[in-house]
Parts: sequence; structure tokens; C-alpha cells
Amino acid sequence: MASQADPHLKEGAHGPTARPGSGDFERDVHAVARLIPKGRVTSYGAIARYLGAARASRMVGWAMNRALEAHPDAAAVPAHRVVNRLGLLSGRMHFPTPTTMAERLESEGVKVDGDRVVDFTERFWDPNTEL
DNA sequence: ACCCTGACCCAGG
DNA sequence: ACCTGGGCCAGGG
Repeated sequence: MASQADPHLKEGAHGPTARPGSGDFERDVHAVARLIPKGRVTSYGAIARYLGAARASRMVGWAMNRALEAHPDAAAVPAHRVVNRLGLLSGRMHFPTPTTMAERLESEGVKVDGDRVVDFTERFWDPNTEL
């Protein structure tokens, strides 16, 4: 089954899961997003890089959008924990309300000032180094 | 079948 | 320091 929280992503040495053009990209993005610890955040680019597609950060945002539309509740995929490289909540407009993203983060202990994550550097969780 | 756009990011001028 | 363009994958008109 190799699904849930066990994406043997990274390169396709023996199991090409994130091969470009395979359509598995979205699924892999969701898998990584589910691994983001509560109270931490990561970026589109970090996830893309972890999947071996460093230039596909836009697709990560696209995948988050899809996940959110399918499950507006944060249960399935914690889309609110994915921000841009500057710590800005660039995807806030795609949540039920423009403030939902910030509210969900604050409810996990992540402080948000305006549209930016406070202490972004400390809160940052990089799948490339921590996974 | 072509063209455009997107919750991004980096390099170049 | 600001602006521009290319690249990535997928979906919509």
C-alpha cells in the first residue's frame, strides 16, 4: 500500500514515484504535506525540491488547492502549513474565508502578523533536512 | 489542438 | 534595488 505517511519519494532510484509527467506528483505533494508537524510550516519550494522537482513549486500550490477543495476541513491535508519562501500566507484566499489559514495556524501555536508567519525561520520545517 | 493561467522561485539585466 | 522572463505540471476555454 505504501501510501499514508510513508512516501519513499526522492529520486526514482528503485521506485519512481515523483516522476515528472506521471500524475503522481499531486499525490506525493499531499503525502509530504501530511508529514508537516503541527505547529510548524514549510514552503512550496521545499516540498517541490524534496520531490526532485525543484522548479515545480507552482504545482505544489495547485495540489494544495485541489486538496482543500476536496476537503475544506484541515483533516485530510494541512494546507495551512504551507506558505511561500518568505513566510507569507500566499494561499489564504483559497480557504473558506481569507482569515481561515491564519486562524488554523494560530490555533496550533503559530503566530501570524498580518499575512506573515512570525519566527518563520524557527517554525520552518524542511523535508529535505528533517525527513 | 493551441493558448493561457496558476497558493512559486530563481536567474539575469 | 526593481522589473522581466523562463521553467515546472496540470487543467480550462
